[in-house]
Amino acid sequence: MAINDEVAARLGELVTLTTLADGTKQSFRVRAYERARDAVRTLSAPVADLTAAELQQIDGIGASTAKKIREYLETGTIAKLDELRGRFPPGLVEVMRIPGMGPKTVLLVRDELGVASVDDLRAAVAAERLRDLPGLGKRSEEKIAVAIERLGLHGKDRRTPIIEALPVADEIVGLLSAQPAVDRVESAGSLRRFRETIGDVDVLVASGDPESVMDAFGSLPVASEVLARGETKSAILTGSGLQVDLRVVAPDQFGAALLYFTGSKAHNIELRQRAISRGWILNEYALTDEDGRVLAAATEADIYGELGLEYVAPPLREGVGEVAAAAQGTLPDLVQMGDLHGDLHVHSSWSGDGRSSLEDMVAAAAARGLEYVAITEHAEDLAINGLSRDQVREEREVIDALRAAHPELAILHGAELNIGRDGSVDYDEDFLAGFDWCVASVHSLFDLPPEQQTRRLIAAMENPAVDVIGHLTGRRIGRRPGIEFDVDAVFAAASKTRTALEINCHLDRLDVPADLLLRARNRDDLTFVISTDSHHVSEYSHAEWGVRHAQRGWVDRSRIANTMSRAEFLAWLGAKR
DNA sequence: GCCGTTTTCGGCCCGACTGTTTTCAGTCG
Repeated sequence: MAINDEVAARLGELVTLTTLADGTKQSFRVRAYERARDAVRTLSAPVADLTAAELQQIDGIGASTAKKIREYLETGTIAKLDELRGRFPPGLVEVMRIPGMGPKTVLLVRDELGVASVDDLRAAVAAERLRDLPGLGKRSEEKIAVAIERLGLHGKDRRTPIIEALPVADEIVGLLSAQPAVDRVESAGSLRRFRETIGDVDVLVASGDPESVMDAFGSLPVASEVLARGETKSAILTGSGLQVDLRVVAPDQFGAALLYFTGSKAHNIELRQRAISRGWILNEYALTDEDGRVLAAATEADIYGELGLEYVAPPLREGVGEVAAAAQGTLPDLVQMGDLHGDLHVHSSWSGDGRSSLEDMVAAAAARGLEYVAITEHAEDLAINGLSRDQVREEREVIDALRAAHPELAILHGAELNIGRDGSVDYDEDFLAGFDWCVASVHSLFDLPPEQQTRRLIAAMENPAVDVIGHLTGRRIGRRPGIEFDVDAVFAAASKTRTALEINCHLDRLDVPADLLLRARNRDDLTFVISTDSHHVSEYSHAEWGVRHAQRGWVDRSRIANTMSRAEFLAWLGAKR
């Protein structure tokens, strides 16, 4: 939501500037602002609706930050922020983006060399003036020089879309698992939490021979450069500029290490605080008691159990209330792959961009054990890919024949309609009535003002033929932002019109986005469907991504329509239509 | 700056790697 993102951005500025003011990221004030920023970012209500007292009720926001938020909402500015901006101008803040340039070093080069921008620093490096500063040397100067030239290409704040990072991680995991010294290997970090973008790839290995694992890691074909190499920890850069961190632990410590390396940082801190409150210590090696005895280490489940918590699935580990929920036994009932009994958004080569035949798509659905599938070709308004009315009638006859050949599968003849500027869709009312299931999606006009997008989406949902809105925002992760609209109004309309919201499984969509799913986490009045939007038989397996994304959004199984059995689903659809 | 089934004051997660040190500071996750 726009206003929450805006406030979170101001709090994020306070994080950066306070890091400089305090000289460390570890300062309690910095961490407090970080918590407040994350709390606002994941808030389910618009922050503008809350009084200072209500803001203080939010975990991580105290009197001081609540006051600053109200100050910003009422005056458009925060005095404290303005003061810090005056002390640390944007050019200097930019210097902190360079890997290796932390607050201490930034202030050192400012005070000693008058550096106030990245350009200044580049010049100072060229003049070899850094090497004589206390704590720095020739080697540091060279590393900073390299880092400056890489800035923008892969600075420490660059994030990689999951669709790019996942194959790299899979390749590395595959190659390492073939190493004889490797007992076990798994990717961790934000990739395991299934974040939409990844900072770097984290890989964890269990081995009794760390040195040979490090050797193998450094000489992987994807490694274009070794950034760091220690006894248990190394980092490489791939040719595409993605950083991969490797950690090696003993096999009996794998659970503790996986927990630590998966994060998030906020989740880890909460777990470690919980350990401390019992007089224990949790680190990446084990959970130990006051006498140093190991209470749990081998598996994550053991550690959660010892801490009195339900197991928390990785996609939930963001420090947004999951630890408290795990303590109270109120974690969401998460959907699993085995729960999905149908796929309600599937194309075949009848659509211009479909790549498998209708017959193959149907056979593949049956082979996967699906109980129902909706064939939803593009509709006529999508000029290149859409079907004319004659083609729709023609395909319907083919589908009728396929039904006879696949009695185990309920085949719905559907369509993916295009939502026009005013919310209208393809075809007329009578023709639409011939479909069993209609997805309606935005495929155009992504830049309309939010009020128009809101009206457009609501108008489409009010159309009785529309069963579900496809890929709600239309975003392509890392490539195209989604459309902007009034989320609460759209959710309310979805509830009122009983229109489902699709969770699109494609890795560059994952749409509805997780932050919007989180905003809806207490809305039992909304129905979702997890759909692959397959254009090829191989894409049914993308359901796994949608499941993990739904988990990340705290969407419980009961709110997902395609967890219903065939009979339940058809009854539900009949009652709805 | 936040927070309280030990606390409204006094704590706040924990450890690895690098480069510069000769026992540690800075950075990172």
